[in-house]
Amino acid sequence: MGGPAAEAAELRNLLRKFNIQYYAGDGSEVSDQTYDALMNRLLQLETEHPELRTADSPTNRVGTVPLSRFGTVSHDPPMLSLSNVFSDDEFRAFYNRVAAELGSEEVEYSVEPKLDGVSLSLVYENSVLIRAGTRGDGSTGENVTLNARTIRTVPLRLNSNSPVSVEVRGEVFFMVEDFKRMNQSRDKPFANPRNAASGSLRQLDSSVTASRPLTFYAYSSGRYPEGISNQRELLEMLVEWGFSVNPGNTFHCHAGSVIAACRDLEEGRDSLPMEIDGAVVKVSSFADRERLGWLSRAPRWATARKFHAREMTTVLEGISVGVGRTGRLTPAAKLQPVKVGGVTVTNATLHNIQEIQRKDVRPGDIVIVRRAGDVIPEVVSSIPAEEGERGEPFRMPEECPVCGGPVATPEGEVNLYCINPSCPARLKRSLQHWASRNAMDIEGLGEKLCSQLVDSGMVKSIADLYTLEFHSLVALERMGELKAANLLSQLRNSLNRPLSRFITGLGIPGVGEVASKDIADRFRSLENLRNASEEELAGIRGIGPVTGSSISRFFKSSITGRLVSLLESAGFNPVQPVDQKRDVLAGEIVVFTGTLSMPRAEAKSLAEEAGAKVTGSVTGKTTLLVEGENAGSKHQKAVSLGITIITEEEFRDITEKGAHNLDERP
DNA sequence: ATCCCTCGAGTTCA
DNA sequence: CTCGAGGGAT
Repeated sequence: MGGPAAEAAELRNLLRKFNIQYYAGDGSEVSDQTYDALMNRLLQLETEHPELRTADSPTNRVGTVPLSRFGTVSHDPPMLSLSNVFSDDEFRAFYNRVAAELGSEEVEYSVEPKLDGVSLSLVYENSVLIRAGTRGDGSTGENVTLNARTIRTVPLRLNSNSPVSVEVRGEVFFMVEDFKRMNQSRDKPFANPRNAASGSLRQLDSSVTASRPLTFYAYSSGRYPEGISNQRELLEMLVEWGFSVNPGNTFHCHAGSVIAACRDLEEGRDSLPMEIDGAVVKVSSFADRERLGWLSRAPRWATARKFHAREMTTVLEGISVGVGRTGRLTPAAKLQPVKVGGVTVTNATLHNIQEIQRKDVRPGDIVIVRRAGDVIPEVVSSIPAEEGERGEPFRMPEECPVCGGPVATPEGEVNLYCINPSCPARLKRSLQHWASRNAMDIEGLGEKLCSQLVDSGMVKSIADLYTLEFHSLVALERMGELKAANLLSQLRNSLNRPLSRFITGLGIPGVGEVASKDIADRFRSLENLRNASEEELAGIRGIGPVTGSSISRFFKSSITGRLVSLLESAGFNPVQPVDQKRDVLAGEIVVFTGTLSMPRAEAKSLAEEAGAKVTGSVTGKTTLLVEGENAGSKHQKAVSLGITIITEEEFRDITEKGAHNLDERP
């Protein structure tokens, strides 16, 4: 029954198999991405369970065997790999070992972002580039001189008064922006920048390499140049010669400072212009390096502080199906817990059955899970396995997994819906939606309580919320008198919400916050809305025939129509007050980005009260970008479109004081 | 008929 | 945040 040992064994088998396939020729079934994810997981297992490490594990391999179609180059001294540390504790162990060996804590370290690209060795004789080679297995690599010469950041001649003979080492990679731009113009986009860099460097036709916007950053030399005694000086020398070096390199003298620098790099990795997968920590002084020496494959004076991998493999234990407010059945992957990007992932959405088929994932498969710059985990694909050894393809249930009722696919759609209007799952989500901040904004009525109310049978429709009684409420688990009284008063308050919020809360298909506001502004009262014809509805800006008929159906339908009557009996008579705009931001189309000090919803209503329209993404129509902390890609886009950008503070001033005029800004 | 923008709906974890 | 579809502009 599985266990880490069995998983490790299976991973090793797969890795070996793919390694062979890869080098056997072009028919490789499996992407580098898959290979990496498998390798990451094996590394993780071996780190967590050191007893599982074996001498023949693929994790021990230094590099890759050079392809014979290129000439070879030999590296002297060899391009060896680095030891890895996966935690601050492991780093401290490394640090203490160095300090003990050197008999001093006063050691300077360089901390360099570890670029996720391909290492390259450049040999210069009399200042002229004569040979370039990939790392290969460390001592022998592929001769890619012609290709390397096409990279703009590889100097063909060193900038030096006296002729220099030196071997410079560094990394070839893509800037993320360059990579994206290049991918856009390709039929078959590359999976990730590193695959692309590796592939681009190893083209037989160097004009192909020339067309790829590669970058080279130098970070070391084969032998140390004369008169240079530490990493700091070496980097300066490299720059003088005409190389680019990583602008993120820093120097530190204490363990804490190194650790903090690594942490800063990891936290900031999403906003860097290139992909990094760790930080390389090196003792700066060459004399100290010599004293520390080498282990079999790696120097003792440097280590790679690896960041959390963003792609991992794990086992898809099963696929569960949930039911949303609209009744839609959504499959979710149940995963064997795995750490990805620093958090433990156990669930990931699979969206719909098409998605499952497209990715061909089946229960029992080993799958790749990704957590990219965004937060939400995603199943990328399954690892190809022998057909006979796999489980059956997943099938959507033929009845609602919650209420057992019938399911159906509406015409022209692919998704399945539970069509039982009183399905408990649907009811729970409907209540939550009703109580949500954009709708009736009922504090204290969250997921948990909605569930309790439905399960206890106290609430069978939204209208039942308004007949709840104090004595029955306090009978619920974790419901004291105070909470019950608060809830009841919140519910009473909600009777006076404007019509727009009331409509939002109803959850009419296709009608959300924006449409609700437009409808409410047009009809002003529930009474008028109910009597509105489909044509009148479709006449509203932003509402077309589809949404119009959906609204009309909602009020005519016996079930949903009755809900509205029941709500009226409960005391609702919602109307839409006339907005009293202050108009400071009239006509502005505002987008928020970054972390704001107030909830998004609050910022949004502030802007709207000031007469602005708020949207989610920066487009040509956007007129104003409001930035909080850590603004991301929207900033770039706004700059390129020449959109006015203000800070959250400025935004507060404008909306609060009301007197500010945007045009007067410098 | 066709593009582009906007809106709605569903999503994870600490 | 991302996807897909509705709606409006062309």
